Formats: sequence, structure tokens, C-alpha cells
Amino acid sequence: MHQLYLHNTLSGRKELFKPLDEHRVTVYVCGPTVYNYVHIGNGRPGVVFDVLVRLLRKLYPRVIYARNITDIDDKINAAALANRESIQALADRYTQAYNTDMAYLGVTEPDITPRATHHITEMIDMISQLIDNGHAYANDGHVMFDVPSDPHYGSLSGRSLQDMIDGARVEIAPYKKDPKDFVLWKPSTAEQPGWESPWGIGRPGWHIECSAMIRKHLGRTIDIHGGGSDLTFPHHENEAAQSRCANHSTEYVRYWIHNNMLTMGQEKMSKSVGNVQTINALAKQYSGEVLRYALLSGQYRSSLAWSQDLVAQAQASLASLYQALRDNPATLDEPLDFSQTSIEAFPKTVVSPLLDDLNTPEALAAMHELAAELQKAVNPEAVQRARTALRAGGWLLGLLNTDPDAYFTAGGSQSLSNSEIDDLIEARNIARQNKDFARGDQIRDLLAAAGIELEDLREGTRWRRS
RNA sequence: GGCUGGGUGGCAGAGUGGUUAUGCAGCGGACUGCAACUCCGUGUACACCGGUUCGACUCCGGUCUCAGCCUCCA
Repeated sequence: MHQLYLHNTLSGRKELFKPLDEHRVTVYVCGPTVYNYVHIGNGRPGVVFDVLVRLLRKLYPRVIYARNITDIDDKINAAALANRESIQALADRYTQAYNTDMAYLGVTEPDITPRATHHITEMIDMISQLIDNGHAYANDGHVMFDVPSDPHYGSLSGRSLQDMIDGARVEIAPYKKDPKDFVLWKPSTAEQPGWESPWGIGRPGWHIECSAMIRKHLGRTIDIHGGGSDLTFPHHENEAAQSRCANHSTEYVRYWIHNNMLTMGQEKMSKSVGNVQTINALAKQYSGEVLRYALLSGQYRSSLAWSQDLVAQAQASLASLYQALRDNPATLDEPLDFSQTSIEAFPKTVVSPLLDDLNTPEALAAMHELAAELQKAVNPEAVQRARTALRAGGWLLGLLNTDPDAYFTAGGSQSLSNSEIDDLIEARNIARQNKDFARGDQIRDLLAAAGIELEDLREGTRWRRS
């Protein structure tokens, strides 16, 4: 039996994962607010939870994975205003861009991608229930969640109400009964997007969308809720409080999983700091798998130092895995899609670290061991066995999805074409046969200058773009 | 100030009470006309100070230090 252990923010420790219903495992991850291109830091939860879901699907017959799109937000309003375009057009454009970026990183599409604007009714219903339950109050067009009414408030982020009073920077507003109360609904002006509600034309607060969409699509208690560690407080704390109170349930999320941040130098990569690298921009220089490898090179709960060096190392590391596949071609037809393959058929050395709180660095280390085995395989059976193991492990991590030859020769449209390269290689080999090594080296230098590296093998000359 | 989590070799990054993960980079060798690819070999580590222990990088205490959250944020 394969047992999955996950670090649960709720308990602060690693726990054995046991879903509420083995036949219906529910996962929700906080997606982006769509007002701009997302940065590579936003890509981390996308990739991490993609690996988790791939693994869960091997362990359980049915997994329902939802990742939301936040398309109501004051930053969206501001960006649309600045661009002089409609809020919806802007949100749609960046939703599209986000989907493109995630696909580039090899992230499998979630089963459900709920959008906040499509769930206003559900949010209003939930807010009404909170008012009826005595956990929320309407005041001056606002509806506020009554934090002191929730006895469990603070249980997720591990802070007491007293902790929060110390040095609190919460906004004190006249419509709040308690400074910690947070907004469920707020009034909109004519320029702001607004919806009819029992409290006037307005729009929802930040946290309520997740609560309402989870209840609608996944249920009152879900197994896993993921997101960045910077969402733990206040977002997830508030979300959990309102869901517990609205659902009359003590258990909202069984396992809270939070990924740590990417850093630039010593500091967190963050839009507000401005030290971000968008996936869109990185995609012009690096393949999606390289970026994905770089993201997986650190365990998700550790911060990861993002740098050009890191990506370069990821590129070289990934190339060595592909090189093993390229050096040892398949001896028979092999599958590339392992989505239907049973967990037993995957290499244990890759699966075991993943079952232990998604230890992707150790899983990648195992991948390199498998690549070394492949390089040293002495007969066709051993080659095929090692290849299959490497491919399967790669599938679980979302890597090695490309044909190795294509991986090394793709791209570089602005330099030499493949046929030009082939012609030059042929000319060089003729020169070499005639012992005209000066001419041969001249051609090799010419190709090197164009970013083409040659590898003379027994079977012939092979090339790759550097 | 409160709450979290860290400090590992040139870089990234796992892990373990006693056999120097892994990758990238470096160095030596084999292969090669020379290279590249590949293979073989190889060096540099566990912030600091105490304690527990036959033995600690790993456990405990303290010090210094870094980051995250407490405001939007993946």
C-alpha cells in the first residue's frame, strides 16, 4: 500500500493523508487574480499541485481538482481603467495568458476552473446565511464577518486574537464592530463593477469567493486546499472562518498545503516589490520543462532562490536526462502517456520521495540515477527497462514529454535551418574523410558560432542547439 | 513586538545519531584526428557556543543571523 504523507499547516506537521471519501478526493488550489501576466513565483503552486494531483490520481480512483480564477478585484478595476478597456476584456485576456503559461509549464488542466464573477449568487447566499447565523452584520452598505463570533478563529495560522492585537495594522473603519472584522460585501460606485444584493449594489470581498465556490463544486468539507504560504493569513484564515460558520461544520479543509515563496536574491519575488520575472518573458528564453525542472529542484515548503544560475543549472540537468534517452534509443514502441498506468509500474525510487511530502529534489536525484542506469545498460532489454522507468518517472513529475532528438534540435529559427546544418555537417564529414581537418574544424567553428554543437558518434554526427 | 520556517561544499539542494544524496560547475583520466557526447576517478560541507552520547552536521539549550506572515500577494 502506498501511503502519502503531507505537511498540514493546520497541525504544523507531516501527516498521513486519508481522504474523507476514497472514491471522491477533493482538491482546491488558489489561482491567480487576473490583472497582469503572472510571474514564475505564481507558477510554483501550479506545478507543485499538478505533481500532487498526478500522484493522487494514481492512488485514488477519482480526484476532483478545482483551481479558481479571481476576476473581481480592485487591482483589476484599476488596471482596466488605466488601459481604458472593460474589466471583463482585461480579465479574459489575462485568464487566457495564465492558461497559456500553465500549459507551457506542463500543468494539467484542473477539472474545474471556477470564476468569481460566475458565482455572485452563491456568495450572496452564503453571506446571507452568515448574517442569519449571527456571524456577520450589515452596516452602511457593507457586510462584515464578525471575527470574535468564531471560537476557532486563528486555528489555521496559529495566532491568537491577542497576538493579532499586538502591533496590529488592521484598518479601523466606522462600519466595523471589531478591527479584525473583514469584509464580505462592499458597496460599489457607478464606475466600479457591482451586482444587486440585499445590501445594495456592491461587490464581494476577497475571501468569500473561495468559500462559495468550494461549497458549490466540492462540498462542505474538502480534503486538500493548497496555495502560497503568503495566503495562510489572512486569506485562508478568513476563508476557513466564514466557511465553518456558514456550513455549520467544524471541518472545512482536512489538509491545508502551502508552498513557500521564490526569492530573488534574499527577498521574496513579489509584484509589489517589483522583482518579478513573468513566465511569459522567461518563455522566450527557456523551455517550459526547464522552468518546471527549476521549480521542482526545491522541496515545495522551502523557499527557492530563483536566479539565472538556477535556470541554467536546471537546463543542463534536464539535458543530461534527455541525453540518456537520446543516446539509448527505444528498441520497441514505448508509451509516453502514463496517465492510465498503475502506481506499481512507476519507479519506486521516484514515487517514494514524492509520497513523503512531495520531495521533488530527491525524486529528481532518482531520475538521474535512472538516467545513469540507462547509459550503462548493456542489452536491449535493460535499455528498454531503464527507458520506461525514466519516462514513467518523468511523466509523474511532468518532465521528459518531448522526443529527445526534437528536444535538442528544436527552436533557433533565427539561426541556421536544419537542412543548412545538415549540409554543413556533410561538407565537414567529407573534409574529415579527406583528412582536411582544418576545413572540418572551420565548419565546426562556424556552426558553434551559430549555437550548434556537434557530437561525432560511431553512428555518425549528431548536433544540438546550445 | 507576535507567529512560522531556515542557516549544508563554487552554485542549487536533499538527507541521516556512526557508511562524505543528487545535479550543475571545476580538476584528472579513458574515448576522439582534435573536440563534443558518454564513461571512470576526484577535491571542497553541514552558522557559532555549550550540553546529552562511546560517537552529532543530525538530539537538547543558548547566541548570532536570514526569510515569510501580521497590508495586496502564489
